[in-house]
Amino acid sequence: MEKINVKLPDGSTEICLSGKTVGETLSSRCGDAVTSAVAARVNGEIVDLSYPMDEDAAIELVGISSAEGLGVLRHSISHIMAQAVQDMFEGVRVTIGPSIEDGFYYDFEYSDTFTPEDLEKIEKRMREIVTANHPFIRTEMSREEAVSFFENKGEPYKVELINDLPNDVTEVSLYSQGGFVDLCRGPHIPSTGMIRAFKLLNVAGAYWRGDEKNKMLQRIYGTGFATQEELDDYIRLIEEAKKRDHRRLGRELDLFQMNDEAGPGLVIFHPKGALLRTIIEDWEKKEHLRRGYDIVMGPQILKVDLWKKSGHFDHYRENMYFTEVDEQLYGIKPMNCLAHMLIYKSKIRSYRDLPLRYFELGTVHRHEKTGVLHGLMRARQFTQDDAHILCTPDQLNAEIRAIADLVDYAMGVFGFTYEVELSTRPKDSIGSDADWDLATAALKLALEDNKILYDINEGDGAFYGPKIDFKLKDALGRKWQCATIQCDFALPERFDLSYIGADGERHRPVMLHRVILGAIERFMGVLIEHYAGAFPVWLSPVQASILTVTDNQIPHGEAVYNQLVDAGIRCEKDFRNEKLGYKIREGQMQKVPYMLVIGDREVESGTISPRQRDGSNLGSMDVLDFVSIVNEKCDKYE
RNA sequence: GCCCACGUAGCUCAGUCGGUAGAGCACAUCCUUGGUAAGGAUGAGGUCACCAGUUCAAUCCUGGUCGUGGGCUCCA
Repeated sequence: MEKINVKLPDGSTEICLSGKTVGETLSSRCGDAVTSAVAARVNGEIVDLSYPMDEDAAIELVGISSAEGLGVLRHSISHIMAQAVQDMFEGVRVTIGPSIEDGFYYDFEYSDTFTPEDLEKIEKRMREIVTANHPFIRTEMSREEAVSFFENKGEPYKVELINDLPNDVTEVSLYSQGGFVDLCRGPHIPSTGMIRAFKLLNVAGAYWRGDEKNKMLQRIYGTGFATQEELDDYIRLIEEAKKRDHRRLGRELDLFQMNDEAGPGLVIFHPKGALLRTIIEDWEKKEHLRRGYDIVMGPQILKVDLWKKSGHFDHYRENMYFTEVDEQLYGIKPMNCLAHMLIYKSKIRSYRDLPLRYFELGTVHRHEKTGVLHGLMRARQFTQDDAHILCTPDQLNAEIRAIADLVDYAMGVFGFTYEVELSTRPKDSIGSDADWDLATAALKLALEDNKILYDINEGDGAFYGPKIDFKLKDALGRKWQCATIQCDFALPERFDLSYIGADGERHRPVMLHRVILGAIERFMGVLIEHYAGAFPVWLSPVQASILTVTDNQIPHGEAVYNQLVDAGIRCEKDFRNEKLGYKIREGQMQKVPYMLVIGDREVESGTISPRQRDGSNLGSMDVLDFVSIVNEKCDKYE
């Protein structure tokens, strides 16, 4: 046996015998850390603990609780699920079963359907497999061998996967546990007994290879964790998310409705929802005017020829609605850019006029497929806080950076953190390669100048240009796409926009499309879930509710109400003939920030006694003092 | 659009193995005038999503339509 140099996780180097596995090599030296490891990194590459060491290497352990380790664990659980399913149901074909962000899934082809009761049975069988503590065994085969192996097993999906591998792949790996064999790159946990906590969550349809032209398979989702406590925490998180569901809170707090008679994907804002929206929109107008934007307003429908000119008719028609007026075909706008183009073109522009920043709270209609509609998050009519910035190529960088700053400011005001992605040219797109390269480089440079970390999302840009997407993270850590900046050389070209430069010649401006909150509806949905309906004072549609102890205080209550409304406080009266505790309970469930209690004592001293949403009391005070408290909070966006 | 599940009072949900339905909360009226998360009594409220079919009889069975939910594809 040869000797090899092994660099251990603690940084020390040891001389070991070759031919031993990673696990064996480390077990004498790292003890417990190996027991809780699911895999290892050898020279940076993730491998099984059973990987044989045959040359000098640096080894790191992949612990069960690390993000990577959890992925390995969940992937192994998905194999166990596939084994259980194939044991229990006749005629099931296995396809793929990866780990995903919060768990794993496995897609099956099966003539019957899996029911929730089936999931329980599958879980039970999986527990038996876990208890049996089968080792995961890796074997390798040539691709020809593997093809005939899976053909013999009657697994056509696996055969297709192997056949579609790149030509230079000559060997594939297979993993087996307890007699179940699956094509898989690995790595896997050493044996099934390592699994402590898992749960199957739901069944759903999914297209083979994610292509809607392919057969619909049945997908079973599940998740797994290193410990039962972590799994319990995750289940609690799901329950918390359910409680915060904006569709539920929208009804409970009387903010909005979706109505069958009105149609799917259409939001009807009730007074409180409309007020919340107005508060957000007023804030937006103020912030945009402060930053040199001009507020504009375009029409809801524009002649179809204009949509042909812009490219929307060719590239976005599927999502558009059309209507006929006086035998003329009109497109209902799915985006706000066209009118902004026409505003720019309404006169000759000088380089001295640029940049021009047109802002519109533009209501658009998009024909979304029925299956994707989801409350406020995905509607067919929504309003974007949209702007189009026309500038010289020289100004592009500063404009993009200013938008990124505005996004950062807005996210801070609403209490979100966020992540950034840069999306590049998609297949179905317009414009020259040179322009795409230029635009992509401009976005990249601005991000780097602002020292913003970002990921690249290949091929996910808009049809007219690359984009920066901002994904905000809410109180439960969920990500939502809201702000986006899109660079566009195509539309100025198509509309033949120009400005006169310092040289007296005509030049082509560059355009940026951008939204900050995105769609107001979606943003409101995110806000509702983020705050669990308990909005900060500045956003709360009802900031204070006035509660009388008995009917005797109604006249004073009316006076207080008038005083508050006069001072611009959004308040409600609860002068009903009910006990104070009853009214407080109601106000609490409506998540009103302040309840102003008025009893005989307050009438006598001409005061109010505010109770805060957290249950604490501020003691009795003058109405005007309360007004200053509220105003101060609003000024600080609290 | 596709797969699966679901649709009973304003809300949350029972129920009818085919004989036109019930609770709690909410609502109305009355009693009660009560100081920080539900005082009491009475009452009203449903063509059981819609349209066909089977049946003596359909909320229940069958088919279709619409809508909702979980996903897939797509997206702000």
